[in-house]
Amino acid sequence: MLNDRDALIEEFGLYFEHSGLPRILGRIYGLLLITDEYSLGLDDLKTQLIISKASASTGARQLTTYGMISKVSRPGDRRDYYRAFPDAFLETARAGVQRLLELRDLLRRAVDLASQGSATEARLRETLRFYDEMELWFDDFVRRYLQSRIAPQEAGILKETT
Amino acid sequence: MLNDRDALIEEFGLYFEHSGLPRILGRIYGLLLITDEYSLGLDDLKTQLIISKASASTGARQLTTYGMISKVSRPGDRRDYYRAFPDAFLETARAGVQRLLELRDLLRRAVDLASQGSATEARLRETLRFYDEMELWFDDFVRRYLQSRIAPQEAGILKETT
DNA sequence: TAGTACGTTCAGTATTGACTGAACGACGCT
DNA sequence: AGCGTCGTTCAGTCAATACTGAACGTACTA
Repeated sequence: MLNDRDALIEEFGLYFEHSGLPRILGRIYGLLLITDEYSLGLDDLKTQLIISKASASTGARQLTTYGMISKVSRPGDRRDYYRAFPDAFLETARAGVQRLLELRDLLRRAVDLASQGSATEARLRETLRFYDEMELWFDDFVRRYLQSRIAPQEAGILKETT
Repeated sequence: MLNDRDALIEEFGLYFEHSGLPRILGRIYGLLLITDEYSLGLDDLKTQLIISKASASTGARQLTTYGMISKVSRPGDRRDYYRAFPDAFLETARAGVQRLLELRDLLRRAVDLASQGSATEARLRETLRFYDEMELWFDDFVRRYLQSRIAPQEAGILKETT
């Protein structure tokens, strides 16, 4: 049987897989997230996750390009270390919204194709409005969240005055 | 070369694929979205998208469970028809947020595993707060959006008074 | 200049899963 | 009851890709 730690790492893997990403990326991300170490090297990933060094290398690089982890270095050590990016969740949410907005571009083209004045056109336009509003609200949310993190004690005030 | 309509449908397929879903689901959804017909039957999907009837059947059902399209019926006709669900975009966004909240559950377990008072624990707790705030924000957004759609003329007033 | 310790790349494999064709079951009509 | 028209199911195939092992390039050290 797996201990709680390893079981949780596996579930991160499954979660990623369910999101259409390689399972191994979820395991790497999960490990980096829950480790007490400040950062881990490729060999740490290799041994703790029982994966090949090649997978550790490519996986870490991939997660880095996704903005979910970041490469860090240590003085007097030429090895690469990786660390769960503190704002990874924010980046993840941002990426999710961004993908929805790509869908909006497709909808724009759909509107152009729709017959003028048709019910379809009206429906698509309403959908476009939804995305536009969502974009505004999300930007607003991120802005407020970052403010509340920088100055938590003023968060309540900001919420009421803006 | 493909005409604009078919090209757009293919791009819906690619978009879905990029989101980790079967390409064929994107094509079905795209077609239902841009068609001028009120709804389309399985045979319409089959012939217009050049796919098997089995794929049309399973694909339509899958999209239905995702809440992106809905099955409709016509009087005097025992065939099934499908229609792009008007609130599909809302459902899509909701599903996306929901998946992020599943991730929050994993984070909760990670917090339990983290050493008390460690930097890791503090970081994870901050991440949890982000998700909590996002949940509130999204609920609020959906509520306001639905209000503005029901009574568009009052939207501006509502935004200022609430 | 060897030798060592890295990370990366790439061909090969093994697995997953999307999609199909064919058989099946359900339903309504005559 | 018999027949035609539906939608669904399921085994099988095919393509995509995650993952690995081994070879490679690079940089530091003695």
